[in-house]
This record gives sequence, structure tokens and C-alpha cells, in this order.
Amino acid sequence: MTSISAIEADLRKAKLRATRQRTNLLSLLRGAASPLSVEALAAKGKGAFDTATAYRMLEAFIEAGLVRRMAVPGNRALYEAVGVHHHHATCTSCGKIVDVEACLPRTLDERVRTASGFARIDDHALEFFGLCQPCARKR
Amino acid sequence: MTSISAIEADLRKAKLRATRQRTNLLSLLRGAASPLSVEALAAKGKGAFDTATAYRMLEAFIEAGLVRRMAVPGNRALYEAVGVHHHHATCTSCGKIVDVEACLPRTLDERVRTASGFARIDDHALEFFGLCQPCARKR
DNA sequence: CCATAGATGCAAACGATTCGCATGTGGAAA
DNA sequence: TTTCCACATGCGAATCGTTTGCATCTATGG
Repeated sequence: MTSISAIEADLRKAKLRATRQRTNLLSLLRGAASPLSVEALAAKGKGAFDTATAYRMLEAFIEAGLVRRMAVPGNRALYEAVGVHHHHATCTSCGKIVDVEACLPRTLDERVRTASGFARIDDHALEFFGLCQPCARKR
Repeated sequence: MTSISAIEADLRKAKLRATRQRTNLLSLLRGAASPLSVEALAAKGKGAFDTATAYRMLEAFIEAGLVRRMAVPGNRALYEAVGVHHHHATCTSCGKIVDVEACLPRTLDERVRTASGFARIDDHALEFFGLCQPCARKR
């Protein structure tokens, strides 16, 4: 549970004004168990902020490195607070997304750098696809 | 270079009618060096198929496992033919995408399966972010 | 406490993707 | 080969997530 003042401090550290809406939004994201869409955030926020503003806030958060955006083909984008570097497993049947703490062996980024001809590899995203237990049982 | 008849055979094998548009579209995807948007496909196809139809064809291809879709936040989705299992490196400056042949150590899928509580992990997607040489030089 | 750069809310605009429907066509069956 | 029809296509209009313009607020440095 992140305190409001801690969130405000993080916002100011990122050179972002600590408005009620921003504090609220970032708090929701940090408390979320899985990535959320703007629609879901608006629902949880119960009218505390405008959707258009939410998009603007999220853009600012991403710019500041506080939040990460995940695109979902043909659907709403999902947002999650940047905390520990982690990845996701998505159930291909029900769409559920769970966090995965597993990560790449450190050597892989470097191998990819030379193989791709890139100058730097700064980050990576890793997603797993499969079936969650409940969906697997239904088959 | 995949021959037209081979593509038609693949379509039929996937229980899809081998129409001129489908053959054309799949051929474009297989010949592409990097993932393409529907807009890019339409441009390459030079009016050989309608965009709305392209989306329907791509949906069918994905369903049939012939094509993979990649979302790009705030931009058009990108599509690529499923061939060898491979991944991508994206330049965060110019957006260029290059193929990467590196892959996960086989053990990771299994570790993720137990860690995530999923019944099965069938696939994974791995993306690297960094700077390509030309963009790195411009800094 | 004031002034103001930056944030917000609302509504309208936008652009990618999807849908409805009339027409065209691949391919199994005769 | 010819026929027939389930399925595919093209076109336009509709949809829906996201962005933008603008008038109004407000956080924050002085």
C-alpha cells in the first residue's frame, strides 16, 4: 500500500505537478494486481478524473518512466505502474494476465545487441501465452 | 521466395479458400523483411484488395496460425507471417524493427508455467528495445 | 498571497478497425 | 465441365478507442 504523500513525492521527483487526479490515478495503478485499461481506471476512479485527461496523465507518466503501456491488438491499451522489472503470462482463452517474476538471463540482451546490429539494448518485454488452470479444466 | 502454388496449398491446408486476394496478401507478408501494417500492405498490394477485407483476411490468417499480429501502442497493428519462431528488436528512436534469432532457454517456459500457476505455456513473445546504429550516431 | 505555466473537463475531431449488405467467385458435387 | 451456393469481397457507413481545441481551474515558485 503506497501512501498518498509518497506518490506525490514521486510525482514531484518526476517534475510533474501533484494534482488530485494524478495522485489518484497513480495510486490506482500501483494498487492494481494486473495491468488496467483507461476504461477500468475510470471505473475504479469513479469520476475522479476525465478519460481524456487520463490519457494525458498516462502519457506523462510513461514519459517520466512511472508507467508502462502494453498494447493489446484491437482492444484498449493496458497500463501498469513501473515497479520491479517483470513480465506477464496471458491466458489465450480468457485473457487473464498474471505477473511473472522470471526474467531473461543477463547475457541475452548483450547477445541480441551484437546479433541485431543495434548500438544499445536498453530494455526488453517478455510475454508468455498459455492456458490458466480454470480454462484448462474447462476443456 | 515462396511460390504462389505453395501459398495456395498452405491456405487450403488451413481450410481457407485460395482467393486472389488471400494469396496476394500472404505472399506480401511472407516476402516482408519486417512486420507490416495494413496500410503498408495495401500500399504494396496496389489496390489488389480492399482494406476492410485485408483486416478480415488477416483475422482468418491469425485464426489459422499463418500470421501473427503485433500491437504498437497508439499506432497501427503490425502483421507478420508465422515462419520460424523468432523475435524482434525495436529502435526506440526511429521505430525500425529487425528480426532477432535469439530465443529463450528452453527451461524458462517451464519455470514460468509453475511460477504463474498456468496449466500450459504454449508460446512466448520477446521484444528488445534499444537504439539502432544510425540513431545512436545522431546523438 | 499572486501570478502564471501548466492541468483539467468537456465536446468535437480523428483515425484505425469493424460491420452491413449487395455482388462476385472458389471449389465440391453432379 | 457446368452448376450451385456457402463463403469471400468491395464499398460505404458505423464504431470505438484515443487525441485535440479551448475555456476554465489550480499547483507552485516567488
